[in-house]
Amino acid sequence: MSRKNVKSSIIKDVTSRKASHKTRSLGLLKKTQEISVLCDVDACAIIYGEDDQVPLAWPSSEAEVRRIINNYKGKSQVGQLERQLDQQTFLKQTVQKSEEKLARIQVKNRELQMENIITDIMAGRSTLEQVPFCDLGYMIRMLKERMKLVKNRISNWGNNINSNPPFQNSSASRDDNLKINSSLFHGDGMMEAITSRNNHTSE
Amino acid sequence: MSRKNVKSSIIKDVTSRKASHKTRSLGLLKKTQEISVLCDVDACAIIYGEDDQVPLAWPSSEAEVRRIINNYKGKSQVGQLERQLDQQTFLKQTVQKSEEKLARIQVKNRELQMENIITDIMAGRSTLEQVPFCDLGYMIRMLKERMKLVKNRISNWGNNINSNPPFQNSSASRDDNLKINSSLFHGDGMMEAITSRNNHTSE
DNA sequence: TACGCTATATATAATAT
DNA sequence: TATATTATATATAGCGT
Repeated sequence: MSRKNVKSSIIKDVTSRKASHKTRSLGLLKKTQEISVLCDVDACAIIYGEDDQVPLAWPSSEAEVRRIINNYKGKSQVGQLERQLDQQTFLKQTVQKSEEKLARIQVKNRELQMENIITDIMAGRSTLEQVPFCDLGYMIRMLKERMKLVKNRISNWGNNINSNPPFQNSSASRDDNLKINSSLFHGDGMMEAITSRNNHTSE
Repeated sequence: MSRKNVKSSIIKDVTSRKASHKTRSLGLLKKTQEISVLCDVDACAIIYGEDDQVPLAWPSSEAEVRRIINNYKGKSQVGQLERQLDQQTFLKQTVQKSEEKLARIQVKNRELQMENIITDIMAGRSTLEQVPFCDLGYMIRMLKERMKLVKNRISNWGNNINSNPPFQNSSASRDDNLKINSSLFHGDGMMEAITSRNNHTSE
């Protein structure tokens, strides 16, 4: 159960190399996501496998990857600034805007889906087996974060006996622990994408 | 000298954020290099700063980044389509597809939001007063549909005495009534928006 | 602002199942 | 071969200089 150090050259053993590739790929994508979220910047990573037809990449939306890459190419080329607003450029901008919005909404959508799925699982309406494999990683991370929050709350309660207990029948306190993402979702500009329909739907 | 955990949203403090960005950028580039060397695969990462003209990237040679990126685009279906169609036609189609997809996802997003809100209200975590006025119409219709389904279930039960009663303590059956939309949501192609890493955005 | 230090969180190689 | 479980290496937040 030890762990050697040293990282200088190709791992010769094929099995180990593949295992390492898998683990590190996930780690790298996670790190990419993290820096992007924490520091609020564009970031992307592309990782090939020895045989994979399609490489792993983050962001998972290819449109988003293309947006970032194009930005990179644009910024790293000399004298690209004098583009004129001809038809093509206009269309490109439209594409980009659409894709940006799409990517943002996809992320929100994904979070909402996870929220619902987790709620269902907790209520026994669904089981983990029904969660698409590709979503498990993301979901597990969400759950781990929640566990942390719950644990923090419990330990804080131990240290600070005056405050409310971490769990009680009052829904307010408990739900702060379990539904943190939900409150985030419902709070801010979540409704932005939808409100265009209101005029027609009012009854 | 402690170190907080939690990595879920933007670091608000500007100084910390920049520090984190710097450290993590180096870390990410290092990880990128490592996986590339250890596992003998192509990999690249591009990280922007809030203001940087030229983003950080690995490999450091821009030509190499280009090579890897082009390879990525070449392997993707979108990249192949891009070559077949002339630029403008492609862009127009992309705009249209993006917007169609956007619209579809917005609808789904809305449904998911309503789902969450209704769940919260039923669980006493929220009240109707907190629902944005403009959403009430939509929500009322959703609820009416559920009522219909519940009523159907009740009358069917009357006609067909052998089947299960419409309400009982077994959570499975009861939840079928109350969470019909949920099961619809989670069932079919809900995840399509996310799996695009594998099959690309084309449908 | 940038750099160094240290405690802690995280990633991951080795191993077991 | 895949997945789970450690033990350890590595990354990095918070703080001081």
